[in-house]
Amino acid sequence: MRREPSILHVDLDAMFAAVEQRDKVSLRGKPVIVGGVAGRGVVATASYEARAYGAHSAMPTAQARRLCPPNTAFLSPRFPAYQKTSKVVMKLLAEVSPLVEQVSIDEAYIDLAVTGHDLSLAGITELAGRLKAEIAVATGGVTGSIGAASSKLLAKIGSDLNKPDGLTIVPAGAELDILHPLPVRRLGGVGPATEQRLHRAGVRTVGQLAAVPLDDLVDWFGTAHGHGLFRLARAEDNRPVVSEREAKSVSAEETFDVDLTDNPRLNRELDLLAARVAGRLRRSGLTGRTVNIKVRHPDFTTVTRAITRDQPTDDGRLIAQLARRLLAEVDTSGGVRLLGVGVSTLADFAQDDLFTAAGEDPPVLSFPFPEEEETPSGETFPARSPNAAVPRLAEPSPAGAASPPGSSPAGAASPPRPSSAGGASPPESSSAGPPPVPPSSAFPTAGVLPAPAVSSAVPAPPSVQAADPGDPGPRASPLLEPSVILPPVPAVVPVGPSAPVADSLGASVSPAASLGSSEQAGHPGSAAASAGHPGSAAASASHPGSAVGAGRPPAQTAPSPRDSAQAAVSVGQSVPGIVPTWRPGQDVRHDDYGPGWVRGSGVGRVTVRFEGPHTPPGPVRTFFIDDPRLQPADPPDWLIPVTTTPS
DNA sequence: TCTGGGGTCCTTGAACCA
DNA sequence: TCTGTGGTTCAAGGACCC
Repeated sequence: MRREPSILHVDLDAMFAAVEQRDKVSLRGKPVIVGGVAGRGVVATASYEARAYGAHSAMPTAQARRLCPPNTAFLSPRFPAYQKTSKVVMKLLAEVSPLVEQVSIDEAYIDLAVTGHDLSLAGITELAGRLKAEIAVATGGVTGSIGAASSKLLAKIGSDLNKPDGLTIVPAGAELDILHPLPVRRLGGVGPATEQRLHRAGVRTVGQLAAVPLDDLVDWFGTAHGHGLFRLARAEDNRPVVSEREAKSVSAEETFDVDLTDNPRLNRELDLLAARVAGRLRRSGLTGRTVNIKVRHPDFTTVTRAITRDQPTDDGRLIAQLARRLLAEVDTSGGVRLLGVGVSTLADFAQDDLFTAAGEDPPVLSFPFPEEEETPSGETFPARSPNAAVPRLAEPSPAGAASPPGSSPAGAASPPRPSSAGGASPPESSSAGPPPVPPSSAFPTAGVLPAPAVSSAVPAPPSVQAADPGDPGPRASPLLEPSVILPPVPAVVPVGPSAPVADSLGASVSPAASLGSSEQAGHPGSAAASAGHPGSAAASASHPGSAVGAGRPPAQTAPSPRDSAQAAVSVGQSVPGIVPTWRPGQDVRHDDYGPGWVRGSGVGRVTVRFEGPHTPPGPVRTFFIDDPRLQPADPPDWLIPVTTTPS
């Protein structure tokens, strides 16, 4: 235990929501929810205005929608903007001390003991107060709360005591006075399960916990956790501030809006996840020996499987191959809600895989493996060839277009997999002989299909763009995917220039005069924003006919070609000539109106508010989603104020 | 229509080896 | 050669954090 409160814990207040309110001036003072806006999304951050209605982190978004008023903004996260803000803050912290431990994007410990700062109460108060002010200025108004104490435990508790924009200094010697009245849940490492167990024993406060014998705690929680709780309850925390931590694993996972049951689709998802993991491994210069998969069933039970190789790898194909093998061991007949792929037992180098190279471990992937690509958000997704998805929509052969296995309606059985002797086991589990190459119609994956017959410049005519009614389509990926899931849109949508468009605030917006031309093909910028982002097609898929609008082609029975294509885009496929979905909150730029952000989209339109961090609340305009003048943009720069003419 | 995504750490049991 | 023991590694699941 230190003799001075020389550890600072800095925690930015509701950071995601605060950045949104900074960059979107019209949202200041209003409830803002950032997180997954899709059906199965959860709240990542709720602004303090939203918290007043009971919304909080980790709450299902659907529940938050029920709690919050209609003017609440539900926005998808903009990680680049948060990272930019975080960097600014971390740079400030690094000027305070060379020993800074960044815990997350919005949180860090600072060790003042290695600096020459005055560690008296007055000195730390002055330092922390100045730091708070600098953070607020440098971030354009995002505030941080600071706790200072003799340990990480108390510093973190301190920063939490007076949120938002608070400063709490726990003088050395006063730790137990602060700690013991608090509920046990405030201790790091006490989650719902531990809290419940303690409550059953009548232990509700940290003070009561401190009275529990060590033997009992070990009995209840095991050696490590029991000893940990015993020490923390006595404010014994000697964990050092460490500036660098090595990653132990890299993983990617995906929760689907609709539980998946068909094996080809599951394997395809596995390949995409493996490619994402491999891309991140390579960018980090890491390799790993253990490949893990995670499968969550509809009843939320989760199973994991892992396999450890002798040699580390960062090869997406190999990771996918092993992941497929592991998945074959899991019973997925009841459906899969979530699928994950991870690599652990990391090393910072890779050796050639001699076995694979020698053909002793034949690759099971029977189609070209997707390459990774970088997205504007910095996330890596498997790249699709611009044409890759087209055959799925415009299969030249009527038979092929009619019913790929993934499209079998209502859980109809997939066609038998070639060379799958047992029927139930996919061929991936076989290790004998060359890998089977299924006919294209059996694997509606990008790479396995024949070269598309549709030009990338000219969208296929509607008659050839086969619908894919059985495609589970929409997927929830609330934190990463640019899906647009709007507040409920009426099934029957008024059309015409004045048709209302649901926006991220849950309000209706009257489209302005600047509706784009339906003849325009999609622009590359917006297509890039959606490529690889398996957003949700709920807006279109759930509302057949919703693409009908002013200046649009005649009404079509569901699913329209555009719906089908949009569904393809929404599951991460880049379709030439088809415009992607727009995420609520997304930064955009319009050729005529300048920078703005997406308030919402649906029924073939996107509504944008044109404003920035330094403008007054701006006008709202609605465009067709494929308006070529509208493009995704970088986060606005909050540091450069717009010069205004003095009145 | 409750329950995301990316992590870390711990515990337990089985397998393997000396 | 067989058996017991202890250490290590791996696999699986759970809890927790932001």
